[in-house]
Amino acid sequence: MSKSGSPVAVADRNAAACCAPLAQSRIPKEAVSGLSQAFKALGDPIRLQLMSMIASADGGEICVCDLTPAFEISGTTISHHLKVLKESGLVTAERRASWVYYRARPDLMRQLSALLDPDA
Amino acid sequence: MSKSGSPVAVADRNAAACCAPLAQSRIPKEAVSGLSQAFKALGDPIRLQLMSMIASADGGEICVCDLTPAFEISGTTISHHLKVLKESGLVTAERRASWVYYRARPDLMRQLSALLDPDA
DNA sequence: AAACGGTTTCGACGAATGTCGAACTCGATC
DNA sequence: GATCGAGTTCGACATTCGTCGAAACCGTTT
Repeated sequence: MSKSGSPVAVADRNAAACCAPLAQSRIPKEAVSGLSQAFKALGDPIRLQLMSMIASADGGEICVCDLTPAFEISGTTISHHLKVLKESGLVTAERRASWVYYRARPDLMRQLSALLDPDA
Repeated sequence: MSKSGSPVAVADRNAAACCAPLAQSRIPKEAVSGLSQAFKALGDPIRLQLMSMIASADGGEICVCDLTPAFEISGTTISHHLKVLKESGLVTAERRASWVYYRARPDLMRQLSALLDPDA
């Protein structure tokens, strides 16, 4: 675990602070990969709705058991989409008893928001 | 052109005003498709860099001839990516003389930014 | 400890995506 | 009006992605 590579998870790298608004200056080359990964995660209709449900959930978290029945696709596919969101750094997951709860990561959301703000 | 369907282009639909911040309430079902399309457009490293160059360009616009040499991929692929950005509503294109100039659409950028703002 | 319910992982499949070269379009210039 | 240069469209191809069912995992309950 002392290798020169990245011991931190992709999600953590993505959550790192970064970047002036798009309208002001070009994105640093090193930040492109992580940021585009986050946008890609939001670039699917199901995942965008999942993110919406998670971010607006009462108490800041929501159970997978409340997410799954809101869609007409299989539970395995929901699980797959949640994994994509998690790996992009947009959400975290915590298991409590039999259930898994997801939370939004406001830090990365704030970054993406600031990046796109044309009035900044 | 009087059919009940949508006479307006996809890009125009996407540019329509919409949606409270994610952290406040769920995205209306009708808005999901257009919004996820915009995020998907930003979800590719090349396109995110293109968007960055366009949005931060001096005078608010930039020529394709200035975009292409910044990448190591073919001109046809750049053209394809610009088309995706245009169809998502994030940019507009205008031909003047031999050259084509791209501009960012601040209205849609502002929408996406507001949607992701966790502090709104 | 056996059985159960919620969730994730695995393996597979068709559809969508990123890339390229060749051919085409549109203005400008000779 | 023939040619040239900038940019787009067209086919084609390999890769990635979204989806599913089956199997595995992990707490809980009996």
